[in-house]
Amino acid sequence: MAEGNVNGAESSIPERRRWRRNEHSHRAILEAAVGLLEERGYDGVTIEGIAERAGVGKQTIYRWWPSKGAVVMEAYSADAAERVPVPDTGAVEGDLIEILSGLCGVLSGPAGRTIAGLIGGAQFDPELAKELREGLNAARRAVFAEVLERGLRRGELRGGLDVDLTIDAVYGAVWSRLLLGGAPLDEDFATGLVELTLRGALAYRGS
Amino acid sequence: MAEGNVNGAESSIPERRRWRRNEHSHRAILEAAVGLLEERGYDGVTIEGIAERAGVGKQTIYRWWPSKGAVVMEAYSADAAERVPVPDTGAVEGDLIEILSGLCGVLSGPAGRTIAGLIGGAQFDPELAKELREGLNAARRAVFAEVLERGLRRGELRGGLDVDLTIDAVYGAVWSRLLLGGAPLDEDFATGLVELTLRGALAYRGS
Amino acid sequence: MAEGNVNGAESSIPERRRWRRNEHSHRAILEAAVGLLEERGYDGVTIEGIAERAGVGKQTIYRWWPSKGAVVMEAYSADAAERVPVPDTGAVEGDLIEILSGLCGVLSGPAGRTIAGLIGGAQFDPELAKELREGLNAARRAVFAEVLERGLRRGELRGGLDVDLTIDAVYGAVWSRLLLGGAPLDEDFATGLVELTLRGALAYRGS
Amino acid sequence: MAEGNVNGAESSIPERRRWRRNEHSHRAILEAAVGLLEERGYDGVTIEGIAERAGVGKQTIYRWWPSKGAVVMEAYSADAAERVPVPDTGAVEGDLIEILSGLCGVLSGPAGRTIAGLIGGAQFDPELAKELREGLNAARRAVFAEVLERGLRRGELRGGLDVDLTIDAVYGAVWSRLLLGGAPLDEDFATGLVELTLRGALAYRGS
DNA sequence: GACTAACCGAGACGGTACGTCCCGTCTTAAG
DNA sequence: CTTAAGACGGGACGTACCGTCTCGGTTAGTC
Repeated sequence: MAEGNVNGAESSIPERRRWRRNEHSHRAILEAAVGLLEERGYDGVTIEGIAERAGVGKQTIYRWWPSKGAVVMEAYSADAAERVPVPDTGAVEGDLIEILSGLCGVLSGPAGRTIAGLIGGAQFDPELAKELREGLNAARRAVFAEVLERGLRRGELRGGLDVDLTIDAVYGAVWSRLLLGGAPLDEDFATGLVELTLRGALAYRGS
Repeated sequence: MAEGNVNGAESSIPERRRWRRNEHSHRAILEAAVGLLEERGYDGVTIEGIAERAGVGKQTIYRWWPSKGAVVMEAYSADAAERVPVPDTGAVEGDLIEILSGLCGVLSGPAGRTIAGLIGGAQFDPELAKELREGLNAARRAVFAEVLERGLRRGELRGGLDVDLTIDAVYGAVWSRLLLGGAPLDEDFATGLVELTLRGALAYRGS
Repeated sequence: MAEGNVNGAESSIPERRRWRRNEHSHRAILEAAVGLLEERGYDGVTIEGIAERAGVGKQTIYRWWPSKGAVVMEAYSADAAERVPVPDTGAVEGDLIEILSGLCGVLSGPAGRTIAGLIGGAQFDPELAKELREGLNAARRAVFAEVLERGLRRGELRGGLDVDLTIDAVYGAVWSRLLLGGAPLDEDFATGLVELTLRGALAYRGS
Repeated sequence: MAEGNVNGAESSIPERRRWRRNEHSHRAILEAAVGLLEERGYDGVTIEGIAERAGVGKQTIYRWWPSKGAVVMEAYSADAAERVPVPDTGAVEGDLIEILSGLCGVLSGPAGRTIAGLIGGAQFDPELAKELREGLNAARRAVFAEVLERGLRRGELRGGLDVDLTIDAVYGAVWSRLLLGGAPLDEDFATGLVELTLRGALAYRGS
């Protein structure tokens, strides 16, 4: 009886999700996670805390996520809606500044500590590290890559440019300030960083 | 180092430093911390573990350090002896490549995960974050800054260059790969990153 | 017994007793407590010791008992099975001597120090004091009271006798010797004490 | 008090008093102990607490007393001055009531819990037990014994009366109520107990 | 009057136990 | 078969005191 429910209806609409996941609990868990994240920071979030606040059994969390990091990741991504629009100002410089300004603005707010916490936690949780790399980070990098490639196609950027490396240099500077402190993530930082990356540090050779 | 308060000013106010710290225990604790760090990684290190391995009461640790991060930090700095020589090849490019190659070499080894762990832990431990910023990080940045300033004095680098920002871009790329994964920290990375930073990403304008 | 809250009011609010206590652990804890009690005496018993010997987490003990005293108390009562038969020799004097002899016999053995420890501990642990008063002590006193009341009914004892006070005088002498030392708790003590209590200390008035 | 060994014999053998005990510290320790005893009860007293409050090194306490119990004992005895006058009303009954009333009065106050704590602590501290038996308790019993013996000499009490046993019965009832709770230590208790002890519980045989 | 114990305050030390928090797994009863 | 609830064994936390052990800095009694 338990699994004797194979019927024509299901096969006709194949992909009939038979995991009967309770969507209400699912949502409650993510909301609880976001709430705790904001109130207490990443390491103030605990599975027990989420379960209690969501009115859910711990097992229900363990059933669907492998670790606290994974819950938080999903909660945070869902929350942030994670729409990163690709700007198009016509020039690489403007596009990059736009991207960076937006990112710096976000990271200067409360989201900054949350993301720092996620990256911090990822150092001890390979699962979370993977999610982070393939989720948030990949999305951001993709946008950046698109802008750079547009620049290459247009001939604005020199051929043979290592796109990945360029992204590392720009985003790396952001993560560096976010994770290790130092000067603030402001507008000057964004424009200065783009200028440095595009023009380089050497004294101008031509005029 | 942190308490280098031996000076004439203090002796005028008698202030009788009653230190009496047991140097044997001190050393044993740091050694235990390093050992555990290597065997189990940063978050496998516990105060209890250190105390047991060092043959020391937990209170003795809590008496002298505010957190696990602080112990690990001191242990690690002391262990690494932390001598970062300032290279001098005559040109900024060579100097920077030398610095970066060395750093990448270190971070590709077991020290990589340890430092990643320290930075990760620092996201949840302001004390550790401070130590990290003012210890390891400051030392590294100072070396970098010296090379850049030499370049500025020689006229190799363009005037008005934001030294801090430049360091962020270069080291940031390193931390980014260390913490978030991605392409390896190899020789190509080092040379490519230096070239990008110096010459920029734009297509050459002049000759 | 302690939670004898079975009443009609509660059943109207279904209140679903969700008990689910692990009886195996429960038993293991009590057995461990008794074992440690015998081996090391009351103040050699620790929660950690019990937990370890019982193969149980400390929290499992804290979940069900408020203090070490409560565990020991339950362990000891359960162990002693605590059946105190009411003797009936036909005369108050004989009954009392029988009760006292039995008690003295028990208290002269290892149980003596254990009970002394329990009473000692009860001075610093109101919870234990309550358990002690309402458990062991009340049971003993009840037996004594029954014998005395039989004597009153038979007319052996003078009317208006304060039963509580009489019990205090007799048992008090026992506790006094147990707790403060002094002469041994032997047969002579038992018979002498009963005689004193029944006949008094005054020179006989009638013949 | 304990070392009141000033005698001629010792001075003839010079006995080199190399004592040099700091009387100020001595007093400060005892006062601190009494203070803590009143504020926090016997088991709220700690050696560290006494040392701190007295402004004294812990070693100074350990140098002169073997245990916390011993300090508290001395502090308490010194404090209570421990003068127990032997009453003389002309009749045993009156004398005993006077003794008991006084004792009950004291034990109903804050001294009650303190003494209960001392007796409690003595169950785990043989040193304290000895002090208690030979100090406070012996003094009290001596007074009682004197009254009883006067009664025996006068013929008020029956010959062959076991004095020790009688004291146990009376004081035992007091300790019993103090340590195990039950009815209060009031005037009725004192008079009732004396009457019971003197006249016994049996129905009167002669007129 | 200088020397030399012992005593003193302070408090570091190796330990033991505390009571709490969470982990990730397991069990129960209801739907 | 999933869920809410939460008990379970376990590990670590940070704290409180234990009794012992140095430290320098006073004394006090003897040379």
